[in-house]
Amino acid sequence: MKSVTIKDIAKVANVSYATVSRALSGSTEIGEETRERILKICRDMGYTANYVARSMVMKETKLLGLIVANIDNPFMSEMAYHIEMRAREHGYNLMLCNSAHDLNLERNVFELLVSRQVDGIILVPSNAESYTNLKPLISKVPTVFVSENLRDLPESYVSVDNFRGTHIGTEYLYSLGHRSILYFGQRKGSVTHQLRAEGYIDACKELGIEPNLFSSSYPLSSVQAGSQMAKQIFTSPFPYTAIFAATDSLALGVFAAAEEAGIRIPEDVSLMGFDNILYADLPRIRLTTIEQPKKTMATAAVDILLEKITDETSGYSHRILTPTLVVRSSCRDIRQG
Amino acid sequence: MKSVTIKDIAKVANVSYATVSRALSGSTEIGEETRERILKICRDMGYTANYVARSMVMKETKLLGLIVANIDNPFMSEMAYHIEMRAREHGYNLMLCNSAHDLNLERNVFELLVSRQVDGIILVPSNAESYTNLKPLISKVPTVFVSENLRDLPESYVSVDNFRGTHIGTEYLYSLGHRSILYFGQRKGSVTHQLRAEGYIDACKELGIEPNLFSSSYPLSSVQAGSQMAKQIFTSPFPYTAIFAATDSLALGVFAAAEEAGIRIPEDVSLMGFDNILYADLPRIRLTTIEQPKKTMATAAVDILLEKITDETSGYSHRILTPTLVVRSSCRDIRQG
DNA sequence: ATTTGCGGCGGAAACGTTTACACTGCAAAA
DNA sequence: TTTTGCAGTGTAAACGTTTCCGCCGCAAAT
Repeated sequence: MKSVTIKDIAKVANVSYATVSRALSGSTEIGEETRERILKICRDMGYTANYVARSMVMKETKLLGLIVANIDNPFMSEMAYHIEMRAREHGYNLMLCNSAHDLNLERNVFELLVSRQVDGIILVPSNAESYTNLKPLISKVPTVFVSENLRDLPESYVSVDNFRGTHIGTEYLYSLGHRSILYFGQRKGSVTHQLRAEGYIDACKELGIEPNLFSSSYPLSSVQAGSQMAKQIFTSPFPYTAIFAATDSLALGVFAAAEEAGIRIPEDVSLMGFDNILYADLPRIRLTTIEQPKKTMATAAVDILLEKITDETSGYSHRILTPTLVVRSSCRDIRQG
Repeated sequence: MKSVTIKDIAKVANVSYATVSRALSGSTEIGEETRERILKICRDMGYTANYVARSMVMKETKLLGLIVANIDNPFMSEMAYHIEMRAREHGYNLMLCNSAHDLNLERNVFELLVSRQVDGIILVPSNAESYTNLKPLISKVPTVFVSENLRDLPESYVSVDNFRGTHIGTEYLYSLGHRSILYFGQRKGSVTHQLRAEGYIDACKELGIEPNLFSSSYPLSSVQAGSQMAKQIFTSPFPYTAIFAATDSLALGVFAAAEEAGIRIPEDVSLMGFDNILYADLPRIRLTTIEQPKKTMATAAVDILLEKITDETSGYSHRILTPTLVVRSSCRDIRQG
């Protein structure tokens, strides 16, 4: 398992190991013939560079940390895919950590990552408290938050214009003839959810219809939470023609409850989601929803992070992307004629 | 950004930095009072250990590489979740790489990971050629393959008993009264798919019914592939009462095609999948399928890998896990009475 | 009183790189 | 001819650890 090092190469090539290093790094101050000769020897001996040693002296690891609640969440995994691809384009690798929605674990893995000397960290917050939870740590390493709006906190983040998203969504529902739209939200604390709720309310006001918020006792925006809320609605005849779920996961829960209650979507109620996770486009689901531009968010996140890493003076950036409506078939046009 | 090192601590504590190292590593050959004193100073000065430096001297990084085709695939991301959690339990972190179904990229990231000095690599093969593609490299670092059966190749892998899985599945279909079961498979090359097809055929023989294989021209086992196959079937009246899809993704494609063709599942045809990906349990999908025990596979993979790492003489292991039937509602009982 | 043993600690090497600095020769400029 | 310059190469320090080895002093054994 003993691997061949620069010194071994140097010995064989009869040069100092500084010269070998220069040959490998593409330095100009080396003779063309010696470079060729050394590179050939490297190939012949099966030399592979040791990144750890390089990191040691360069004081950079070309490693980025990615902390997500759980990678098997479709939103997280889609983000992770694009983040990893983008990072690697720039010569960085990714260390993946799940925080499992546990604030202590989140802190632990964050500390672990700084011990690992990662050059920067991308964090998809476990929940609303993540920022305060990590505040003492984020000074130790460049960090960018993804998807959670930190409002005007002095930290970099990229998120979607949540207010605008629900605004667009309820406008669309309105355009389809819906006048009584129920909103399934999330318990307070998350400014993302706060903003989504506000966008919905604002749109209702503008359109002259009555906003109607509903929220669950579940801490997370899960299928179960959506199901729970929907069940309460579905027990008795209800005066709503549409439900706007604050996330696709909640919408999935509505689907489930509707299935049980024998309520048809979109024939009996229209349903709109938010996020456009992979699940939303599945056959039989075909959820009309508001898309978070995940690929753009991902690349923006690594670009911002890389800038913070290379330029100490770069301060912080807030990047808020525009959501778009993606129409599928969970919303019905109920206008007369 | 200059962080405090062991030497800084040593200076303050008036000891050699060897002593500081001993205090931190829990060595016994150090006085209890000095240890306490040093640890206190570390806390006060905000010392964080440098894993890179440690890796350098210890000749181990406590890093595992994970190569998947694409992490946003639900099967991959579920595996990744459990792999990361298990690895971290044992003090290892994970470097994540997507190979994007590209053999060249797969080789590149593999080489990258050995450059990074990872202690081992877990590989969820991009496709059937992965093994031969990486053969020259896998001698450089302990590697275990996941989910792809390598038959009796001298490399460690963990997979599911694919033959048994389809066997169980067709038996179940038979028990529901189905006598004409169509199998949607995958183009050749993958021994996993080979074994699944064989299990189906064998079960048919045993049960005295006619096996009927169908496969698509798509290289990957995708929703599109399933859709394509199903469309061909659905154009004309067909004599099958059930379709057994070799993967849940293919089954999803069948759902899509059925939707378009106005064919109801399970009323008109029963549908069975394989893998039990997260999608399968979604409302409106509720796919009856064969479960790959993903968490068990994940933990087994890292356990085997860790053994290979710590014990050079451990050889290789083949771990084949038992699949189980998970009944949901895509298969109908068509027996009389 | 002398030896032996050992707990506690310091010194220094080692891990595999990169790079600042010094040095050598040789060609061009004086 | 002497100086200057520069391309090409070697030397050595540095990055932050761990650990082997040795030293010191004190207690127990002889």
